[in-house]
Amino acid sequence: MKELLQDLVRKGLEKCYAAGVLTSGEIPPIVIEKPAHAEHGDFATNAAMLLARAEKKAPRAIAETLIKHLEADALCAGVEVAGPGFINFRVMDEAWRRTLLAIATAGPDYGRSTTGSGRKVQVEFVSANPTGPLHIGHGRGAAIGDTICRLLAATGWDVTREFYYNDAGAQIANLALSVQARCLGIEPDDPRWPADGYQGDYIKDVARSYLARETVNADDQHVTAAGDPQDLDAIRHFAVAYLRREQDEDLRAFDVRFDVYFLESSLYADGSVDAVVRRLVENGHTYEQDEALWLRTTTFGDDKDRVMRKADGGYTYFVPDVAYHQNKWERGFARVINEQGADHHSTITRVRAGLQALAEGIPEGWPEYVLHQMVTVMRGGEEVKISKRAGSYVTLRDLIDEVGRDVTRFFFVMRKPDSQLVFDIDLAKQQSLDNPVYYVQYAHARICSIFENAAEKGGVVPSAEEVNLDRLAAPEEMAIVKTLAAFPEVVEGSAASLEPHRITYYLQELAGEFHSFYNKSRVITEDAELTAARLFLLACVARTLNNALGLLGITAPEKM
RNA sequence: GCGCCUGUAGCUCAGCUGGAGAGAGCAACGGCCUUCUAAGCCGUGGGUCAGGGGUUCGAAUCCCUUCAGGCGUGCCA
Repeated sequence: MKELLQDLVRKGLEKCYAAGVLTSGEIPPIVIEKPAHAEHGDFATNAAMLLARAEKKAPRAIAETLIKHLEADALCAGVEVAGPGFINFRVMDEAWRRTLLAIATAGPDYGRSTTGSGRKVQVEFVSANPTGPLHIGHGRGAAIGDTICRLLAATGWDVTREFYYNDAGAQIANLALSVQARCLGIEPDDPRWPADGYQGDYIKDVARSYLARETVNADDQHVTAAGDPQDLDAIRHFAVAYLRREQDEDLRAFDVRFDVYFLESSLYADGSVDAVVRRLVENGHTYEQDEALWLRTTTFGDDKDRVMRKADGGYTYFVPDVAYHQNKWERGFARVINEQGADHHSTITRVRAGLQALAEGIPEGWPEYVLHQMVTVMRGGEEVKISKRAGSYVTLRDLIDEVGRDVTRFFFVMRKPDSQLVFDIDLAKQQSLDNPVYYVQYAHARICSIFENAAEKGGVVPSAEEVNLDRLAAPEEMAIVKTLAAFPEVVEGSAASLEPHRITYYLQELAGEFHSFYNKSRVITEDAELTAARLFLLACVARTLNNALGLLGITAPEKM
C-alpha cells in the first residue's frame, strides 16, 4: 500500500515539473508514514516540506500544487494538505478489507517475506561455558537470540544457530578441580578446597555421577566417567559433558535449539589459533613486552593494547575469539550476529581489531552485535543476588518451572535489549491483567471459544469467496483490519533492527483492539451475513496472533 | 579517569535512521456481566521527555556539555 502511494507521489511530482509549476526538478526520497493521530488519515508524506528549500516556496503551497497533479486512483478516498505541509491520505475501506483476503490466503505465512533472499546469516547466542546451569541472564540471551533467529528466518534468511563454548580454559580447569575436590569429600570451607572453586551443590551431583561411572549424552558430547578421582583430565571431560547436558535440557524446556556447537578447543586442535598468531605477527601488529606477546589493538580504535600470549605461554581468550570469527568469516555468512550480555561488550573492539589486523578484507563493522543489559530478579519484593561461585542464583530452569515457558519468554523479550530488565517473579506468576502474556493469549482463546460456539449453532468460518467483507465497517472493525495489515512491516522492522520487543508491543495492541471489539459487538447474531463476515475477521485475528506468538516461541492456546 | 548502555506520567516501559496537541500497561478514581470466557471493556485525572546550550522550517529523537544510575576498563570469559 505504501509503495502504491510512493508511486502516486512520485508521478505527481513528475507531472508538476513537466507542467512547470514546480521548478527544482528534485525528487526527494518519498517517505510514506503512518500519522500519530488517526484523524490525520491513514498515511502521510512530508515530501512538500523536503522540497521547501529547493523550491524556495512555503511547504503548504508546494503541497497544494502537488495534490492537484496527483492522479485519481482506486486506493485513495481522500487527500488533503495539513499542518505545516503534510499531505494526508485516506485509504478506501475496501482496499483495507482486501488485506483480510491476503491473510486468509497466506495463513501461517502471513507476515513472512523474502527480504533475506536466502542469504546465509549466523546467529551466535547463549554461548555459556559449561561450568554450571544456565542462569537468568543466559535466559534473556536465549529468548532474544532465538527470537532474532525466528525473525530472520521469517524474513527469508537462511539462519544458522550457533553455540560457542570454552571447554579447555582456566575456568574449566577450575571446574575440574572443584569436581575433584568433591570426589575426595572436600568441602568449600576446607583449607584444601581449590581457590575460586565452584561451590554450588550441583558440583556434588557431577562428582557423584563421575564416581558412579555414569554415561552422559549431551547434544554434542558423549562421555562415560572413568571414576578415578586422580584423573583430572577425565574429570574435566566428564564434567563438561555433564553440565552441557544439563544446559541442553534447560534449552529444550525453553524450546531453543542450536544447529552448531562450536568448541574453543577445536581452534587449538586444528591449528587455527597458531595460524592467527602467525598472521598477526607477520602483519607487524604485535610486539613483545614483559615476557608477553601483545597485539597493538590501539591501531584499530582500542584504548589499550592487549596481551595475546601470556608470560606462562598460554593464550588469552581473545586469541581464540579472533580465530573463531575468522572461521565464521570463512564459512561464508553474509551476516554474523552475536547476541551477548553487555558485560562482555569490551570484547567487541578487541575482536574487530584482531580481525582488521589479519588484513583479510573483513569489513570494519563485522560482526554485528546485539547486547542485552543485566537482568535483576525480584522475589517477594527483594532483589535476588546472583553469585555464581557461591552457587546462589536463579536458574533458567527455576524460572521455567515456576512461571512457565511462555511467560518467561515473553518477559525476556518484552523490553528492548538495551534496557535493564527487572524480572519480578511474583508478577510473572500472576494470572491476571498485570500479566501481558495472558492478555494476549486470552484474546486467542476467546476467538477459539467463539468459533466453538458458532459451530454448535451450525455456523462456520466462511471461505474468502463466500464472505461479504463490506459488512465490516464499524470503527472497531476497521481498526482491527488496519492493525492486521501492518503486521508484515512490523515483522520486517523488528527483524531489520534486531528488536524482538516490537512484536510484543504489536501483540498487545492487536489483542487490545480485539477485546475492545468483543465487548462492543456480538459476533454470532441472527444476521447470517454479518456473522459470517465477523467470523472471517476473527479468523484473521487468530491467525495473526498465532503467527506473531510463533515468532516469540510462545503458544497460542485454544482454551484458558 | 576513559568506554558502552540508561534517564519519558506515582510505578514498569514504548516512541529515538528528526515531523503534526508526547503514548501504553499498572496504580488512583468512576462506570459496564440474565446474552459468544469480567484473565475483559468504557471513562477521568496525571508530564519542565534528567538539567543547560547548539543545529534545523521543525528536536523526546541529531551534536556538545553537566548531573544521576548500571556495566566494563584482567596476562578471567
